[in-house]
Amino acid sequence: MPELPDVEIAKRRLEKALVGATVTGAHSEDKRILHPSAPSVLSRALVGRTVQEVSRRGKWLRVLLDDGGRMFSHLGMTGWWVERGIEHPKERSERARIDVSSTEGRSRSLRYLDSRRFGRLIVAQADIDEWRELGPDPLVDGIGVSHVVAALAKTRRAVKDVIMDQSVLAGIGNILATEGLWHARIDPRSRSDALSRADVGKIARGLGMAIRRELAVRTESRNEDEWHDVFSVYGRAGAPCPRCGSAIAKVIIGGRTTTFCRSCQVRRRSLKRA
DNA sequence: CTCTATGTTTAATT
DNA sequence: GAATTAAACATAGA
Repeated sequence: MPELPDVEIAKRRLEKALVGATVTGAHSEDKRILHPSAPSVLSRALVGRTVQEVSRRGKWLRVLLDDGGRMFSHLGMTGWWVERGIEHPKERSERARIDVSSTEGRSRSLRYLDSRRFGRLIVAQADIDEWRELGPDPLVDGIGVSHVVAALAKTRRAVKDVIMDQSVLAGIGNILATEGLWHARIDPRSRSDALSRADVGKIARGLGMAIRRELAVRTESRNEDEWHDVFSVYGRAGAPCPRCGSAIAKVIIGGRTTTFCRSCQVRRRSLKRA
């Protein structure tokens, strides 16, 4: 479930359930997800504390507690937070739970589900490196064209590879990068240092479009079963390009499957002249 | 059985 | 050093 729009939905859900509430129970036995903390650390850090704030940067979530402690959550590939009844039985993919009581005394139970267990739950007293080292978040900070131009100019890697670098832009994953570049009409294999400022402007708008579209799908339908993603090119190799009808091509960039349209996405290859 | 997967890290190689 | 590539992680679904 994890890319910026999914994590944003998770953030809103946690915010609604947790802010102002007091933690009555916290539990996880999954050493892999909690690493490097020991399982006991979760309840010791959370129980009795009141939640002050939930925030998101890129694909990371941060829950701030009233004593300055904090819990970071990364959803990995298949992580997801859901709210369940306090008595709801543990299901197979449940890796952690946090129970809270609101000021009106209402009990809520949040469950962290993660079948593949690539996600993380980290308890710390200060911001962790993974959080501090994130680049600007497209929703929180906006996409600064100058910043992206500078980042792209530093390397000759494929542009898609660079915009997925979390220290350049936080939250862009394989889907958003693929879709955003299609909107921008830029070939994902383009050499990053060959792009003009105008190209970067298009990419910024393309990514914004992809993010808004995904967010809308998740906001407008109440339950998750109704989410049906409509991608233009992601996962659609061989299908006709929705814009020009040519067959969607598939290549591997940075180890990730990448789809694009050879006829309407232009490839920048040589260094532009000043 | 095989192949693929929304992410990240680490080791090996060029 | 920079850059690229492959593998690894663990599980589900087609």
